[in-house]
Amino acid sequence: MKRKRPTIHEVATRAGVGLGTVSRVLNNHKAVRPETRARVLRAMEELGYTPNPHARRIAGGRSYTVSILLPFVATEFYRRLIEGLEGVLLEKRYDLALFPILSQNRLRRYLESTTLAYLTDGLILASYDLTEHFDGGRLPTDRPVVLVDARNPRYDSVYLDNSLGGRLAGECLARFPGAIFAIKVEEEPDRAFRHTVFAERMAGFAEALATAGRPFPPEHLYTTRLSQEGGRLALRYFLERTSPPLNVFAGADLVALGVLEEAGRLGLTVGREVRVLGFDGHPFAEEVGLSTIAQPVEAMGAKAAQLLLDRMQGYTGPPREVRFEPILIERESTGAGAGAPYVP
Amino acid sequence: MKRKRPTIHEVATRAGVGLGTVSRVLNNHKAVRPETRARVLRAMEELGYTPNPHARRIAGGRSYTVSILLPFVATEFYRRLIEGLEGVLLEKRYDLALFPILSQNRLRRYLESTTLAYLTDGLILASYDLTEHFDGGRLPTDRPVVLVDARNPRYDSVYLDNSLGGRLAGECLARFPGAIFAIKVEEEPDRAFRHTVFAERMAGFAEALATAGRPFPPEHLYTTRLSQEGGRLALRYFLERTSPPLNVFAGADLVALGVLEEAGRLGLTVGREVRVLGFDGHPFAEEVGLSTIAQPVEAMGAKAAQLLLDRMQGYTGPPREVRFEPILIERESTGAGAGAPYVP
DNA sequence: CTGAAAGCGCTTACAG
DNA sequence: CTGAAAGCGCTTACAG
Repeated sequence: MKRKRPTIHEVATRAGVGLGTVSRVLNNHKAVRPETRARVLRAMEELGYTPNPHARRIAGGRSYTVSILLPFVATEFYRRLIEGLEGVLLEKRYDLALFPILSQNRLRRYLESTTLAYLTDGLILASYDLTEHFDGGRLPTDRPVVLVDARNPRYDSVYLDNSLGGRLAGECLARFPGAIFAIKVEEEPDRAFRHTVFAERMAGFAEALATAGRPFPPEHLYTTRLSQEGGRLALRYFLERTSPPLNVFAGADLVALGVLEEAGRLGLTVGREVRVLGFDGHPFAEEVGLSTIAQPVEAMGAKAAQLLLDRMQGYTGPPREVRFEPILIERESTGAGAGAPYVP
Repeated sequence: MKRKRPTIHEVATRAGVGLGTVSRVLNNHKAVRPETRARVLRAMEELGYTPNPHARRIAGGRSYTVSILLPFVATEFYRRLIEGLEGVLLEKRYDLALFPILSQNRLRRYLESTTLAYLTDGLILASYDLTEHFDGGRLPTDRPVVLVDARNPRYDSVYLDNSLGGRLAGECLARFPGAIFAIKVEEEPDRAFRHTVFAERMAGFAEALATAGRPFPPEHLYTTRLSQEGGRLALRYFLERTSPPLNVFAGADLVALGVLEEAGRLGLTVGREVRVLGFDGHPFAEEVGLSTIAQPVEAMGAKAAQLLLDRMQGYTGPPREVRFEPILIERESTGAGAGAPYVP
């Protein structure tokens, strides 16, 4: 039934080489003659060999895994981020362990647990700068730490210039006739886990409108939790205050989707009567012709993984900050392109 | 800096016993004299010893971890479920590895990967019955599998009687004057990952209303994605069709929260003008006085873990089905209790 | 470039 | 109830 898995030993025998050599090809060591490597690889193939990660961990004295602490919210953003991280991590034979922060209790428990010490060669913090939860502003770990979608002067950080994104959004919508509205995504109620990206986007947006001399009164800002239905409510709210045409910066693609949905239900022509601009550049934005401020989430993830890998390999320079810039992508929802109106 | 961690060896020396004995107390083996155990425990304490899980895994020939595949949605339900699972798993020194199903591709990749084989002594599938994705209706693994919040005749299953829950909801609201409405939470668009709990709730609900002779026309049903804003939209929709008092079965506590929120904004008295009944019994429901059909999520998780543990310890009986029953909890939102109206 | 050996930190029969 | 030994499947210097 549960047939014993082949080990490095059998591979070595079959390939007619020593254990060490098999291990070397496993680890992409330079010092292996190409033909030897090929022979070993073939033996693995024939045997259906797959390395036992646990043995590797104990022999190597490392866990070969990186943990990521991320908010317990399931969005396309984190899907993409994880994709980007894993891309470079798996290549180096590192696993990625996900730790959604289910509650503050669990966070502490985890960070202070002995599990962490064994499970992790490095730590990635997504979106939250958790350092303020701990004495001295440092996480209770001696492993390298990298922040992504967040910033902290004490750690390597990879982040998007959300303020710039907001300005791009403002400059884009300022070109159009009609009133300008925006939807701000609410922060989490738990003050301990605050992140500021949405506020930064709005600040940049307001700044660009001010520069362009376009009015943006407080009642043109609608606040909602991150949901598609929030976008629907927002558009209704805006339409109580103005008549088409109007322009909406949705603050997040998911919310923008709701604006599109509601516009469709109300029979408004998207791109003309209602112009909608999202933020994120998620794949689904393209599918529905949504204009958006795109952020290179996968690239940010890859970069964060790279910085962490550096540290794990011994790099000890001062904290590095990598800033990514978003770009404006104009599609049908702001009147660009073939102009085919959005049909939900 | 990174001081070497103490091992079982040092513990043995300090306690003046053999390696095997230390291992035995670690594993709660019966065959250890209480005083010996105490001595070993004290040595561990003094040394700050914590076992190295990787060594354990390779020596024991098992991973001592259980994987859970769960939908990539972050809800209180899964938080509670995980809590319940971990409660019993950690006690047996098993870890729980989370695998949110980010995409169908990743699911396949994961299930067919060699990682799974090493990482997992058992598999828990939450909410999705993924068996139909695979040939022969069986997952490509020889490890024990348990479903929770889902059912499949081929595997142990732990589930809630959602239909009964719907009936309880119907019977509750049928007692009140005023029209009766319901909110159905939408299934995921991806047909491959369908689960039917919301449909079952609604079917039970409709059945109970029919039995009670209360009308429930199609236009009294509002469908939305799972979000608080969805509840807000639903209440607006209902109020376009009737005048208070009205009664709303929200299908999920989160959605019910939105109904309460919107009622508050509109100045309606919750519990009198608008009666609201949720489903789930999440902790936050109590905080806001929300009546609800409570499901024992933690207990379901614990039970699933227990079933899996049985299997991992060699139990080979036929698939078992464990059915849990929800209960009605009446609070202010349906007029029970002190009657203090809900204030958001 | 490659092999043989030592060692990683545990668990598990096997004797006593 | 307890100790000493073998072994889990790898990695990593160390020689050649």
